[in-house]
Amino acid sequence: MEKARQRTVNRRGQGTALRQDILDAAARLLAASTARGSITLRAIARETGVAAPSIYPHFADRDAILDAVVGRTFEQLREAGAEAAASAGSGAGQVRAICLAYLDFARRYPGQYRILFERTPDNVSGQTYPDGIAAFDLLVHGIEKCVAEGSATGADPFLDAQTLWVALHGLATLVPATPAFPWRPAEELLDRHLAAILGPHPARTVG
Amino acid sequence: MEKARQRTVNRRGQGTALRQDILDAAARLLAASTARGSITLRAIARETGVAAPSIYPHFADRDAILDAVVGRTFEQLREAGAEAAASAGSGAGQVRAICLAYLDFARRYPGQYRILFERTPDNVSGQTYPDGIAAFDLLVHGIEKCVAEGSATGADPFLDAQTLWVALHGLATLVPATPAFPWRPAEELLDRHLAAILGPHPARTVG
DNA sequence: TGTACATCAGTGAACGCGCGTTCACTGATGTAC
DNA sequence: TGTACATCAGTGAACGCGCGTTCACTGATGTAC
Repeated sequence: MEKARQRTVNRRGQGTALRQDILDAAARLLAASTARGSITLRAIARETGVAAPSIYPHFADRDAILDAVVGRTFEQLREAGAEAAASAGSGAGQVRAICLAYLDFARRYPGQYRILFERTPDNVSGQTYPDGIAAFDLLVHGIEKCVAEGSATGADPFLDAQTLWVALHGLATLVPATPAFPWRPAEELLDRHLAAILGPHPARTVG
Repeated sequence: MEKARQRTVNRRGQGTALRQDILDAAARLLAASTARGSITLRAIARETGVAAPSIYPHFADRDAILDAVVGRTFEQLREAGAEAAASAGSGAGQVRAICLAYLDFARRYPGQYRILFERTPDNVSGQTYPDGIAAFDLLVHGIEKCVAEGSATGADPFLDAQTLWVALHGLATLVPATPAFPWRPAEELLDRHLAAILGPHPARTVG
């Protein structure tokens, strides 16, 4: 029996504080999760340091917790990409920085990254595409910048960005899933994909 | 309560027939599975038309069933790739045919494809890489053939094949996971990746 | 300043469920004599 | 050919477990007067 976390009851009016604690706990569990089914409502409650029914004033059901975590994670992924892009100079440097940030995020938070694409948000079907995938726009803009600078030939940045995203997702998921396979370094594979889109000169020295 | 399948008891000496029935049932469940947790031992037994304990003479535990399904699926994937390659002429045509067969397999059997990379087979760590990933060798050989024919410049077919596999896996998993996203046709994205490896002329008209 | 009361955060016990696994068994099928 | 018996495929009932969710509740905190 694992020791429950210590937690003091919130002051009146601080009800929403528990909501954040719950999301933090779920994120902690995801970060530690090798096992797949471990993100149960009861496990989240335990990790939060609270009785299971205490979840319900804050989330309608178990699924609502995971939806919230997914939303938050997409947001964090976008932020990571935006920061990376901001600290790089040229378009090619930005694109490469975004890609590295993406891979780094997936490597550091494999559990969080995994659930991003596990649950299909049906409620989102009305939009062009989910807000959460706004990180994708960073790629498009970076590639457009390359085109403007003449460092990319691409006539279709949207297609280029899709091509790149597919490769990133493949790298982020296939490589850790096949630990016995003699993979080349992720960076080397990434540069192959970047070269395919931005031209034959990898952006290593840029940015 | 779902109606159990009809099944007649096997003759003596036909004990292994049930083993196959169990694997078939598991595959059927995977094919129909949108829900993730549905591949339980009891569900497999129900689908097989047999009482749950009847599984145990044939498989040590639930995990052993899934391991067997994974092994079988890798085998099928390899066969699909080999057939596709056999019916294509040039090296470039073969590589493209293998890729299309891969994507087709993932599209037709999403449940089976998914579990291929969900469970990390620790018992396999001794090998260079799992037998199951022998399908990968088809790609390597196809690319080597391209090089021999002069239709590819690649100095490193093994790296090229890795790059391609990453893209294939990305296509196979990311696209169906984001149904609201305005994806270009998978074939168009595939040809972008192929062009990056085999040169600027997509192999569409070849083989 | 004191006190009755409303409000709010969070709880403990209980529910029905399906799970993986075990156990002693049943009943049909083949075999020895 | 007949019959007793061993073997084998598969079963039914039961176990303990953790799950998601509900319900009536408790006890501390703030508020009205």
